[in-house]
Amino acid sequence: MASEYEITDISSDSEDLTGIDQMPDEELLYELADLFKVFGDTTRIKILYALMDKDLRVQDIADLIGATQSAVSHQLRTLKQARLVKFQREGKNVIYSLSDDHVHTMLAQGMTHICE
Amino acid sequence: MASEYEITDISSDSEDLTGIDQMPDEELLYELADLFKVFGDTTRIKILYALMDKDLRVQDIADLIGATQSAVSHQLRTLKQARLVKFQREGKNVIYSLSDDHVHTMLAQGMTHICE
DNA sequence: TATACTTATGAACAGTTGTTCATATGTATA
DNA sequence: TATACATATGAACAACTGTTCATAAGTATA
Repeated sequence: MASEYEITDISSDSEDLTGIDQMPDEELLYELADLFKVFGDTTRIKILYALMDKDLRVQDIADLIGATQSAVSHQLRTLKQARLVKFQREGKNVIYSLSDDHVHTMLAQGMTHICE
Repeated sequence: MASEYEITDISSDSEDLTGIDQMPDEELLYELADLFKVFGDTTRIKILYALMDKDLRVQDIADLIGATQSAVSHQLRTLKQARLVKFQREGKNVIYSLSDDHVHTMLAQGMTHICE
């Protein structure tokens, strides 16, 4: 935590800026941004919220959130790739569900920030 | 939590889908998506990580993450609007810092998901 | 005030993203 | 096998996003 700032010598151009070793791998940061990107779309957020209540078929999700089957299917693909949802075939239907409790936690954390 | 799926009558098209009352306000979901969108860019993620270590001037951030002053300034604007960073003028410089511990928590949660 | 330094901003452009439409794939049943 | 139902996918298009470039705005000092 560094909430107050010291006047000292920050404007010196010979500042060493050694905080750089705190920075995670470039690769990891890309993955992190990509994960957040997945949460950064209303349709996908709605899908995740719908699945928090119960597992659902694709068409049911579409009906619930008011989107086309195609749009939902495309977005489920993205959510699958990010390992946020999993699925299971049941006859003609494909049932989607949340991957794990991480999704709940992420969404809750985001909500907290917004609502505080 | 609903990790197993019952065969019963999910395929019935008269399913009531009452889970809909679980869904937060449309408006709130937009805000949530917008928040995640802010985390969904590598440059902004790098800026946040840089600021986790210590408060920094704009140009220092730019040097640390290898971006232009302009790009950083533009992105800081976005971060400000999302209330993820705050700033303080010190003479010619503007010192940026993280708004609160929420940022740490969000990033940590994301990292956990990726690395698990 | 003139100059140098630091940050912010607008316009333009390229790259990305999400939706729609059409259609393919997969499954169950008559 | 033919039909109907459910889901997935590719192409095209519009909208959005992040960077760059040029420059404006703010501040300190000679």
